[in-house]
Amino acid sequence: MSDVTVTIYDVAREANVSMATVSRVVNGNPNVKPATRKKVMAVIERLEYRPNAVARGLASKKTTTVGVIIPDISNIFYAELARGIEDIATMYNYTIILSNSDQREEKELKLIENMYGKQVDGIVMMSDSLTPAISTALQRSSVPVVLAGTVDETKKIPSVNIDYLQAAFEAVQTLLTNGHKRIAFVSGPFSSTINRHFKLEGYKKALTEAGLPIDDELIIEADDSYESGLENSKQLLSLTEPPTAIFAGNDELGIGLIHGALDENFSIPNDIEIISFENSKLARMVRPQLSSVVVPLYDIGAVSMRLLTKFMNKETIDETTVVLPHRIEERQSTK
Amino acid sequence: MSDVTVTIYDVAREANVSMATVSRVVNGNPNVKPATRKKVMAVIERLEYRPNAVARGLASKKTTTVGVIIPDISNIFYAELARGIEDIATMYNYTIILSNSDQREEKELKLIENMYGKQVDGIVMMSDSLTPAISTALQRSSVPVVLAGTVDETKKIPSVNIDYLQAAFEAVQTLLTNGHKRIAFVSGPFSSTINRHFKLEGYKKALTEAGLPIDDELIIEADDSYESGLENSKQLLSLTEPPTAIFAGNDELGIGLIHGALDENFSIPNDIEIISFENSKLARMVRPQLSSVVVPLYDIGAVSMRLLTKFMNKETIDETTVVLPHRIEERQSTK
DNA sequence: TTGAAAGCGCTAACAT
DNA sequence: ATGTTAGCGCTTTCAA
Repeated sequence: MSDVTVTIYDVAREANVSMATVSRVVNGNPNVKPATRKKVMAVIERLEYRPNAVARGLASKKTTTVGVIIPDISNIFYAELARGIEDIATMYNYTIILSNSDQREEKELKLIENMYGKQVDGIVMMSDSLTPAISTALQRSSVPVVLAGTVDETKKIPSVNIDYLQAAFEAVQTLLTNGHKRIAFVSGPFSSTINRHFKLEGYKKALTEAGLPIDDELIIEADDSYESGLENSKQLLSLTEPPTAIFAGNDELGIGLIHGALDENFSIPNDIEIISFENSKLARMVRPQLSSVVVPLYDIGAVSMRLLTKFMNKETIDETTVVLPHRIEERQSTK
Repeated sequence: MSDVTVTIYDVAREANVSMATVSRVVNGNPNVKPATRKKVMAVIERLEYRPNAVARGLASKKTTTVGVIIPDISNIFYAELARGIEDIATMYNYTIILSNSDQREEKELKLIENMYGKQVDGIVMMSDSLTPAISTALQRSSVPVVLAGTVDETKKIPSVNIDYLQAAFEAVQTLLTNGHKRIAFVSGPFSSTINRHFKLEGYKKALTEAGLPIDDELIIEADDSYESGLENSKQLLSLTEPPTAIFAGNDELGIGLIHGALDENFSIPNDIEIISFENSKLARMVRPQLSSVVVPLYDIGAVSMRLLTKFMNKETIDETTVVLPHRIEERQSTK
């Protein structure tokens, strides 16, 4: 357990060069004679010298670290985003600081402050809804910020998303095309911007364009859980005039809805058609398999991080509000 | 976008005290006259001074940052562990650096090196199998390391786990108790220490103690996926002498097994009983619901991090190889 | 209770 | 191509 720290100075001394030269070698600066480089490398090897990133960060004012704020890493939706973020970060030699916010403004604020304190070079933020305070904090940031799968309605902060409204519209249209007149929307919390302002609006738009009325009885604000889908399924189907199709806000809800309908002896997709929004691997892990709007979670994360690297490199950026394509994957819960 | 960095020196000047005093105030050192503290605090507030953690890290040789190496954050099993780790880290004011290893030794080694470079105060490592090289690298570490849900058979590295062998033994015993004579084991990859040395051995032990033969035909090395469960289910059930019960290495496999059996018109649990190992929320999201060994993932993560904080504080530690309790949750896939 | 000053290990002008 | 030298912003003796 060798606990003596070998510094750049030790290497310089042993190699009979200056610290600057060692620094150049370590950082791949071309202005070093090959022979010198070789000599220095040998000493680095021998002494097992490893650069101290903290010292480097202090001197260079770059930490090659980015902060990632995520509502909940144990949520499959965000975990998938995080994976995309991390992969690209690694590719560009950035390290990630990851913190869960539990979607609490106070905690988000604290995390942002903390990350500034740690001198991150940039931040990727995920949140169901950006409060004014958070939005302000982010805009004041001295380092670039990118929102991943998170909407800033003012469009002042760079972000990567899909067109949720259009995607929801298409999902409901799919149901409409199959002849349904009573289509329910079981949503995650409306405290989420995407749920309230996009999925719900897309749903309404599709119905309206089809000349159908908006029936509040068919719009349900649930939480994001399987159990919630289960309960709401049973409740919806016990209505005097039950829906014949349901648009689910996410996969867990969708699966709950399926099982709930099955429990009540409805047949899917014959009696009830269901389409969800997410397309995590869960969609395939249920019988009948769940039709779903494909949200490219990994890609949203990856593209966000890529965009952030561009900002950190001060590259010129054409579009700061990126909209990725989506599609609908029809499986067995729709005809 | 105020980009002027306020330093401890600025605060000192404005407050007419020395940097040392400001440092004391910031770090809650009691040796400061209340009046002075108040004065300094006011200036900190006014200038919006935020300590630079990088400079602090360089000076104090502590970064209050811990490295977390995880095979894959988008895997629900590890995501749950990570959540436990992160929560406790936050509680003790540590920040987390998170990296995915994809279970590749070369990448694991690189990540370990990189984390040392970033001067982490400790490391939480997760891995399906600790290669000798990794084990060596970890034991040489100048900072404490704790393994979370990861077995070091030499017991030289502190770790937090459950008794996987005993848990597997009990799972198979449950099946045995229900009268089964032909019980299959569909496992995740045997490259994983836990699968090969504990779940498999527990399975064998239970059969052997019951006076039953070990039939290689009934031991299947699958991968960890749902699809794999699906395929292997069909294959097992088409055997001349098919099993009447299956022990699944994890929930995804278990669900695949259930659906595969259902597809072949077997009834569960009447024709086939299935019990899995993990008990993620997936176990409840399938019909029939999956009976499973409860692995306290969140707790394993949380306890690992707690243990690490003790090491980092140089507290005396009674037990470095922690074994958490497990239990079996019987649902509808067993009688 | 407070201050002065020496680093922590490295980068980045600036010289040579 | 290489060396010299000032910091980066903070903590931490050591004195007072």
